[in-house]
Amino acid sequence: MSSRASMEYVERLRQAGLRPTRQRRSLAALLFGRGDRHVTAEGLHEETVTAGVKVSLATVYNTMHQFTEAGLLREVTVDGARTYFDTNIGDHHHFYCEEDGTLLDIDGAAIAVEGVPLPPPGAKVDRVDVIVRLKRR
Amino acid sequence: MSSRASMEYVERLRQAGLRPTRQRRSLAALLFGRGDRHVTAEGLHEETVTAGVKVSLATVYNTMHQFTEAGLLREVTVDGARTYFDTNIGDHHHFYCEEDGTLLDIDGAAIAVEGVPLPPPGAKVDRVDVIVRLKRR
DNA sequence: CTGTGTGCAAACTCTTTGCATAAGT
DNA sequence: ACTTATGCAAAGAGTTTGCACACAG
Repeated sequence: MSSRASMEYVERLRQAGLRPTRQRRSLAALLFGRGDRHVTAEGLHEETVTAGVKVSLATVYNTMHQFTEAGLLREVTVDGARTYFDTNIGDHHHFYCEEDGTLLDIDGAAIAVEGVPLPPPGAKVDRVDVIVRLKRR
Repeated sequence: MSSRASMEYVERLRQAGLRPTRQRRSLAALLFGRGDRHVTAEGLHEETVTAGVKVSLATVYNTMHQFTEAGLLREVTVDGARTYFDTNIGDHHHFYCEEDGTLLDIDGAAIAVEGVPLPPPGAKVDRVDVIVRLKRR
C-alpha cells in the first residue's frame, strides 16, 4: 500500500466523521481501491499483512464497524459463522455459495420482491434482503 | 413434558432414521408440539430445564443438527450472533426484528421474487431466502 | 450384547473489550 | 496539549468435540 494511494481517502474519512489515521487510510484503500468487494475481518487483516501495513485484527474489526456505521460499508449476514462486509452500499442482493463461502452481488434493479405483507404493528420495513443460495450443479 | 406426549414422536423419529431416545422424543415434543416455532439452541435448552427434562446443551445442539439434516427442522440465518431453527420446513420467508431478535414467518405463496439472474456457471439455485428486516416505527 | 446416543468439560472460532501507549489536530 | 485511535492480550459468546458411560434395539 503506497502512502499516496491511501491519501486519497483522507477527505472521504473526514466527511464520515472519522480521523484519517494511517490504519483507517490503509483499510479504506484496500477496501475501496478496487471496485466492489466482500471481505471478512480476518481476510482484510491478512491483506494488510501481505501489503506490509501494520494493523491489528482488533482494529480491523473496530474500523469495519465504524465504516459500517458511517455508511461506507454494509454488513451482510448469510452465514452464522462469519460476518461479511460489503463495499457496495447501493441497493442490491446476493448470491451465496455455502460450499466455498463465495458472495456475489445481484443488482437491486434486477430483482423485484412482490407481496411483502404489512409488518406487525409498531414496526416498519427497514430493508428487504434477498439471498439466493447456490449449490454446485 | 409428559412421557405420553413424547411417545407421539417415536414413529416420526424412526422414519427420519433417528433412534427415538428419551432426549430426542422430549425435544421433538417441545419443538413440534405447538405449531410453528423459531428457537435457538440455548432457548430450547432452557425449555427442557423448565419442563424438568434432563438434556445437556451439547445434546440439544447435536439433536437440532440431526433434525435439520433429517429435514425435520430448518436453519435460519438472519443474525451472525445466533443460529435459529425453524420448525416450519415449508416454503416461506421471514420478518426479522434485530432490535428484539424476533423472527416471524411469511408464507412462501405470498411473496414472489422476480428477476433472479442466472447463477454463475457450475452452480444452481438451491433456495431463495427473503428476509424483511424490521425497525421499530 | 452391540452399537449408537448422551453428558460433561474442555476446546475452538469469531468477535469484543479494557487499558496503557501512540498518533492526529 | 488534548483527544481520539490503536495494539495487545484477555475475556466473552456461541458452538463443537472427545471420551467414558448409558441406553435402545
